[in-house]
Amino acid sequence: MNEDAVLIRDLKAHDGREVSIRGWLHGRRTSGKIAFLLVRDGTGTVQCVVEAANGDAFRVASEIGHESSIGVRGTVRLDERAHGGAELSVTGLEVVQNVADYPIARKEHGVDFLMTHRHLWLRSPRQCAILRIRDTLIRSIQAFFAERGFVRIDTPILSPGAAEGASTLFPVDYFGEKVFLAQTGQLYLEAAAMALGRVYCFGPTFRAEKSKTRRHLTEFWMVEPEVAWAGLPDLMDLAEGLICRLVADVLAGHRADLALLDRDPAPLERIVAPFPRITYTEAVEQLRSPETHERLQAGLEADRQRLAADQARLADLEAQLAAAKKGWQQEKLGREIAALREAVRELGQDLENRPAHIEGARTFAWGNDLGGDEETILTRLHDRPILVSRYPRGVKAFYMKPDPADPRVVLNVDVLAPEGYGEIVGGSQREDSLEALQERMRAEGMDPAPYEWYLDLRRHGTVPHGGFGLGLERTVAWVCGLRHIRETIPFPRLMGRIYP
RNA sequence: UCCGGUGUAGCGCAGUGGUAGCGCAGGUGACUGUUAAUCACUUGGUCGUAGGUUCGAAUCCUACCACCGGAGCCA
Repeated sequence: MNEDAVLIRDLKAHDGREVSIRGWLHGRRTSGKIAFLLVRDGTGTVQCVVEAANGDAFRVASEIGHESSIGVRGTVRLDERAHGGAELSVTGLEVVQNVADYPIARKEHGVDFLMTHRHLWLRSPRQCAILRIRDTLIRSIQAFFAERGFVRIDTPILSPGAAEGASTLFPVDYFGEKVFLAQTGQLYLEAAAMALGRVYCFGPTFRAEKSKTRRHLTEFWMVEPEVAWAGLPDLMDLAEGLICRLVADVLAGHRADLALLDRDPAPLERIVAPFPRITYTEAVEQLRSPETHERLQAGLEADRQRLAADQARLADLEAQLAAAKKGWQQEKLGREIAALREAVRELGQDLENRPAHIEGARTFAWGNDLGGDEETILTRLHDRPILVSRYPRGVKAFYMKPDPADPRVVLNVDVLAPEGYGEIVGGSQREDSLEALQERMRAEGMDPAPYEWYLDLRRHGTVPHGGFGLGLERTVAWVCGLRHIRETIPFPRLMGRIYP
């Protein structure tokens, strides 16, 4: 194939010239005397027109299947009728490999099938859009911290013990010793923060929790800044600034990708500082307040009506299906019906549970951790991420610093994303007093021996400091408006799924 | 771990006790501007597995397996 191949996204600059492209066959339509090949190369998709007069190429064009790897030579022609604005009038066609049995069609597939074919599913436009946005988020994170003088620290993945309870970690045999895959870089990061001031780590992290939900992976990426001389308000500002930056960068560079994902950008455009900041205690008051109760009841009533409307629409679609003649119309309707059925079932289930949630909120007791239901209720009251701070000590980790103004709570902050995406950030100011930390570890029944190095940080120039972790995949899911986290990472690791 | 749901052609689904079906994909043919092209014909099945009930089971019962969703936990 020609060395001077042009990328499809650059084709418009070559109007009227003969060029070569390389790529994969993404779609094909043939007529008696003309064939249309849709070719993608990772930078774009272009329609290539092959006329019957072009004997060899036309014959080849009529034979190759989806995802065949091909080289195409042709003349670029700007054309209103073409999708990307440019077309290629084919003069030569070279088949690197003809594929007859590509398993993924340009249509709906089931989750299990797609997950088993994840290595091929990645080629679909939707998955490519998600991966591009993920890449932008990663770059944006690195730029944000670099601009603020943070030094990136790579913390170890093999870890001698657990930071917060060994039951949720993956054990690994390390020359006969039992060690674990890291679930956070935080403790090591604290050491680095005492060396460099502002640091962050960004890498994979592992949780062996047996969670089978749309929000959980067993292997996911987390960015964790850790800042010396920082108090809780500094951390909240940092998290808020980071999230605004991430959303702004995606909006600036990925309008087309968001459109391809059917992601309404309007909710993202509202993501500007300042975010609402409430304490846990205020959150509990909000949950229990009569105003919230009324709002939730009104929401329940509205959703009940929505359910009735959906059910009516479902019946209407089923009538249309019975009347539909064309096969693909039937299929399209069938798919719409299936989606609507699932939505109706989900909403129905939700509505069944809702009165219990509402009652749970009204009677929520101070001291309990906020669960998914409570988070959902709180985020529904706002259209921006909310920062919830100062949780009860009992539900948080040993290294979090108690609030001097109210020792029942710690100086932590969780950021809850809107639109039901839940917790994307968790962090805290750390306990910087040696005695207080030792006392807390005693109270939790922890053996201090493996943590001596960590305690050393409080013996040799301790300072107020803190940090947080932001989950990359949950952020991708929120920004892209995805229902499930499994599409946010190239090869998701889920409980009970490790292939491919 | 607990609760709920689903397993029928390569894929998406219908079929609730009486001959295994539809659409898409694949194949053959027609068609010079298609955008999920259209039209005609056509290949393709151990109905998740094992047992049971029945004259007869995709359909009913039991167990198991796989997958999905939710809870707990969390990012």
